[in-house]
Amino acid sequence: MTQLHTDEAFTILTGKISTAINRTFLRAFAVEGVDITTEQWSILACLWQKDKVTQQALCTLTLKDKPSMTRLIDNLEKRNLVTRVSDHNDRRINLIHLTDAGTALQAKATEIVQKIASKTLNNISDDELNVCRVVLKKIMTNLQ
Amino acid sequence: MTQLHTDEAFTILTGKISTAINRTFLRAFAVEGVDITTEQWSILACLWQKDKVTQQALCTLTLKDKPSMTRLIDNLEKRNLVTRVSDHNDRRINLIHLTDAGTALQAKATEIVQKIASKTLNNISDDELNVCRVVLKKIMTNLQ
DNA sequence: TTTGCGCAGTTGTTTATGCAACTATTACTT
DNA sequence: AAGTAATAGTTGCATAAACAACTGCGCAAA
Repeated sequence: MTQLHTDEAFTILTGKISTAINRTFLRAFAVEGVDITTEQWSILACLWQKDKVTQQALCTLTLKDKPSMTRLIDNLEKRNLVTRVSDHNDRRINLIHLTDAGTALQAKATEIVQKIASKTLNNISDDELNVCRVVLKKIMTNLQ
Repeated sequence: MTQLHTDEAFTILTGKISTAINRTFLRAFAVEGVDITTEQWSILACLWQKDKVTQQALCTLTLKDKPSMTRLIDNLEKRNLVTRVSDHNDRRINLIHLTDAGTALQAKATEIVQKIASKTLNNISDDELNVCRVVLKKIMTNLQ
């Protein structure tokens, strides 16, 4: 079994990268006048693909727990980007609907994300990236 | 420039992996009766390598900002794992000292971390891991 | 020497995660 | 039908990150 070197322990395992990515996202959104966080964007990105889904569905898609989702939806509602709509057939369920403002955000946010992605992946070949993607997927599987 | 696929946007860029790793660490530490978080461990790991350093030095090593460090040290002090010692030559400076309890934690925590690392990196070859490490370092550089 | 700049660290506010415990509603089971 | 289990979502508490604004101390230039 491969032993971790120190640099791996501090780059892969402690989440420096995701913190750095989060910071980059936050700043880029702020600079462009888009007042959302990385996490809020990840929820909106799900809804832009498929709207009017349950909070539980969003939990599964984003691997977050229910309390986290409750609060993320709270914050998205505060910003008037989504609304909770109670399901008529099953009153336990909230369906999360994009508002017009939430829908309108897609183009600009996607553009910003693509710009960050380009900067982030600069100087990395497709082959390298593919290997990295495979490794990260294996890690996700190993962690579940 | 490589365009991001959706799975990349949600695995690499949103930090699912680091969240999952964090969760795994927390649970493993809790199961073994070690009452620290992943972030607290990352500070202790620095101190196990070199003790009695400034908060600013720890910020640089862990890429955290000063307020984050203040609170992390607060929490480590609460658990009696480190103490703040004011420098005699420059009273602006706190030197962070490991307590006996903080020092004693190294063996067990390191063992747990190695166990998680082994599980996490299962089925991943050295070659794959090396490519991944290079990519992640490039990403860190691109983000700075 | 005093003014002002810079550095080390702290505090406040908002957002987010983890876990446990809770309510409300629906489905199962006997 | 009654009671129990499962599901959807919420709330409470501790930890952590980002940024701005702040205190306190050291140092250097006028």
